[in-house]
Amino acid sequence: MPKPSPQPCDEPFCEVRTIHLDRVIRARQEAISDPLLQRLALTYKILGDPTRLRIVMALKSGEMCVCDLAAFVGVSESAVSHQLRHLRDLTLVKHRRDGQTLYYSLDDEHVSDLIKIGLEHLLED
Amino acid sequence: MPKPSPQPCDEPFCEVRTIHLDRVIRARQEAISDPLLQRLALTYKILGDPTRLRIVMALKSGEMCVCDLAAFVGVSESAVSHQLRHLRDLTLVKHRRDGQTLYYSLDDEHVSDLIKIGLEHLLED
DNA sequence: TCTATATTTGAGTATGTGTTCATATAATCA
DNA sequence: TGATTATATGAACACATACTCAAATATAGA
Repeated sequence: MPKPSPQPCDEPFCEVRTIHLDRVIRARQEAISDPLLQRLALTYKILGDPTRLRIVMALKSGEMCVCDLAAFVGVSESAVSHQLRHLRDLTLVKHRRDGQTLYYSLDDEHVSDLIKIGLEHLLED
Repeated sequence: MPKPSPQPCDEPFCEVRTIHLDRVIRARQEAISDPLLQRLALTYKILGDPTRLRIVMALKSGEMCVCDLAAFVGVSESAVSHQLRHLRDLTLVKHRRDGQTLYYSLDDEHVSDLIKIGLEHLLED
């Protein structure tokens, strides 16, 4: 009998021992959908890279173009561009074009809030 | 002349082109310290794994032991234990012992807040 | 159209990471 | 003490990922 695959199980016992079945059931009832959880995890993962987080922190003080971000973060413009694509995919940043230059900025205030709460957590220990 | 290493630079021009030096300087002034940024990124990275995020979501509904979490998440108890160590290292969860059983719970309300804001960001698009 | 500038993209590579499996530790009970 | 239960830990492996480099778009100006 193989171990359960790494997915949230919906069988009552899931073929593993369970001390407090009631707690497992309650957690299961309050759980969000799997696609939503996947997307939420992806959001944190994208913010979890120092280079990308520096980019986001920089954009908190206003819009910037790619070469400005590269100068601020200290990596190549190519590397910044690669990371901006991830941030765009998760709609954490948006951009506007002015001539040849693309100006990036934070997509909405939730992103700033996310940073704020994260910092509060770190500073209150 | 080699490219700058992937660190935030504090030279005025950083050996890369810069269109808006004023913006780079302003972002630099408002930047948090590097160790703090590293730790903040680590916090998001830890929440950025689906297994760990499921564990955190489960603990929002109350404390649980390792085997309960394994049953809920759908992975081995060893895998849960490995991930709990990461969550402990970042003081995102705490635990109390009752006999042979360890009961894990969220460390403080900031963790829940972080999840709440993240979900809001996803649901308002 | 030709050149220059700003940014993006794809391949390649080196490093990081989540799981499994086996083993170790810690606590309880006979 | 010895056996059992609950959890932790270390090594190994398969997979993911962030950077570099080279090449491709896209826009502006001559």
